[in-house]
Amino acid sequence: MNGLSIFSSISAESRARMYDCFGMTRKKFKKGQTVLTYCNSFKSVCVMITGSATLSCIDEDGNNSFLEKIYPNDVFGELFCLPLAKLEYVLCADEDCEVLFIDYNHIITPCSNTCEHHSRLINNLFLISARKLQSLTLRINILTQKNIRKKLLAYLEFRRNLSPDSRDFTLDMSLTDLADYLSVDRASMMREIKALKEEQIIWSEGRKFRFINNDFYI
Amino acid sequence: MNGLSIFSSISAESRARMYDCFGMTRKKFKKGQTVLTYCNSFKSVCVMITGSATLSCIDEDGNNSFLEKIYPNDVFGELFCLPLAKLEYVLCADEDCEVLFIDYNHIITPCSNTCEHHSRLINNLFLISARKLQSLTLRINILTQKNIRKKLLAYLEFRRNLSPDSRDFTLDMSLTDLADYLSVDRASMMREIKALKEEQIIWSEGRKFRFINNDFYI
DNA sequence: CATTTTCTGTGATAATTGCAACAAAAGAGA
DNA sequence: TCTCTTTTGTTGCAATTATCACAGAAAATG
Repeated sequence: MNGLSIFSSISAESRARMYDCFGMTRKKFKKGQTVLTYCNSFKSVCVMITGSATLSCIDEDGNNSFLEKIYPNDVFGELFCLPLAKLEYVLCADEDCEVLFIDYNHIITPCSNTCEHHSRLINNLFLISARKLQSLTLRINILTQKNIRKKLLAYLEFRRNLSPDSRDFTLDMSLTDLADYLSVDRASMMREIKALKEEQIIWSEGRKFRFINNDFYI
Repeated sequence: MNGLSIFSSISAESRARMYDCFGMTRKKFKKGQTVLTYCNSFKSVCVMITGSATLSCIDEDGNNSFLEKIYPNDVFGELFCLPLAKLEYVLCADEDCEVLFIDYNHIITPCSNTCEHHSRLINNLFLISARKLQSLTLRINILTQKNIRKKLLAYLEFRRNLSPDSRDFTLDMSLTDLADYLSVDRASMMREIKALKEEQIIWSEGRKFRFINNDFYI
C-alpha cells in the first residue's frame, strides 16, 4: 500500500491516453509557492507527483495550525477537506514540486468511451484514500491523548515500530515540526523530552531516539 | 455526497448477485455489543447498514479516548486505521445495528468474471472514503485549535453553517460527547461555555445554541 | 566560506486546563 | 409511576501547559 500510485498497474501507453480521457493537467510549483487555497470551490482531485507540500490553516489572530504534509502519490484537494469558515487554508510547497490535477466530474461519472483503465484508476484512488485515512486516524489517535507525554510516547512508539530491527530511530522531521504535529508548544514538548530522558524512559539526541527499558527486545 | 451508499446507482437485482461476487456477509449486533476489535488483522472492509457504533481506544491506565462515530453508510475497518501498539481498540454498538463485511481481496483485485458493477461499487467506496476524510480532516482541524474556546467556536460555527437559515441550532450529541469529540475535560468545556455566554458571544441552553452578535445576518 | 536563518535546548512565570466532588434536571426502563 | 442512570451545570484547587526570552548549534544560502 505504500508503493501505491494512482497509475499502479497501468501501462505507460495507457497513461498517456488517460490524460485526455480524465481531463488531467500537470503543474509545477517552486519552493515556497502556494499550490492551492481551500476557498475556491474548484473541484478537482489533486495528486502530488514529486516534491512535498504542507497544508496549514491560519485564523483571524494569525495563529497557524498544521494540518497535513503531502508527499508524492498522496491525494489532496477540497474533496477531502471541509474548510471551516473564517479560517484560511494554504497548501504551500516545501520544496519544488509537481502536481497532477484530475477533473472531479471525470472521476465520479463513468467514462463515456468506457475506458478500460478507468476502474483501475478509481481502485487506486480508493486505496490511496484508505492510506490517507490511516494516517489521519493515527494523528487523531495521537491528538486525543491526554497530555504531552502520552502524545509523544504514542508517536515515538509508532515510529519505532516502523523500523523494528534497529534500536535507534531518527525522525524525518524537525522537533519543531513534531511539536506542530502533536499540536503542542515546542518548549513544553522539549521539557517533556527532557523529563523522559531523566526518568530513563528514552534516550535522545536531536532527532535520534531510543527506548531504554524496552520489553520489546526480549 | 451525504446520501451516498456503497450501492448507489446499483439496482436491487445486481446487489443480490454482488453478494456472492464480493464475498459479502451481513451480521447483526445488539446495543452494547462489540462489533470489532482492531487487533485481529482480519482484513475486510466494513459498512454500517443500520444503527451506529463508536470506535474508542483504551490505554494501559484505562483511559478511554473517543476516535469516531460510525453511522449508516460509513465505512470502517482496519484498512482505514493503523492501530497504535499497547492500545486496545473497540468498536461498540451504540444501538442495535447491522454491518456488511466485504472481503478485502475481492475489492483490490479485479473481478475475475468482470462484474459490471464492480467499478461502480469501488467508485462509491472511493467517494465514501472521501466523505470520511472530510470528517477526519475537520476533526483534526478542530483538535489543533490552541485552546478550548477556539475548539468550541470552531465546532459550533461549523454546526451553525450546516443549517444557515435558522438562528438556533441543536447538537445531535450530548455535551458530554461533545467534550469527548473536542478531547477536552467536560467541566472545563462547561466553564468555557459559561464564559462565552457571559461575554455575550453565544446563547445556549443544553444542546441548543445561538451566536449572538453575528455579522452573518446582515 | 561567511552570513543568515532555522533548529535545539533551557528556565521562569503566567495562563489554561484537568480533576474531584456535588446537586439538580432530564431521560430511560421496569 | 417510581427508580435508576445519565446529563447538565457549577466550584476550588492542583497539575499541566503555553508564553516569553535567550543562547549556542546546525543547516541553508549565496
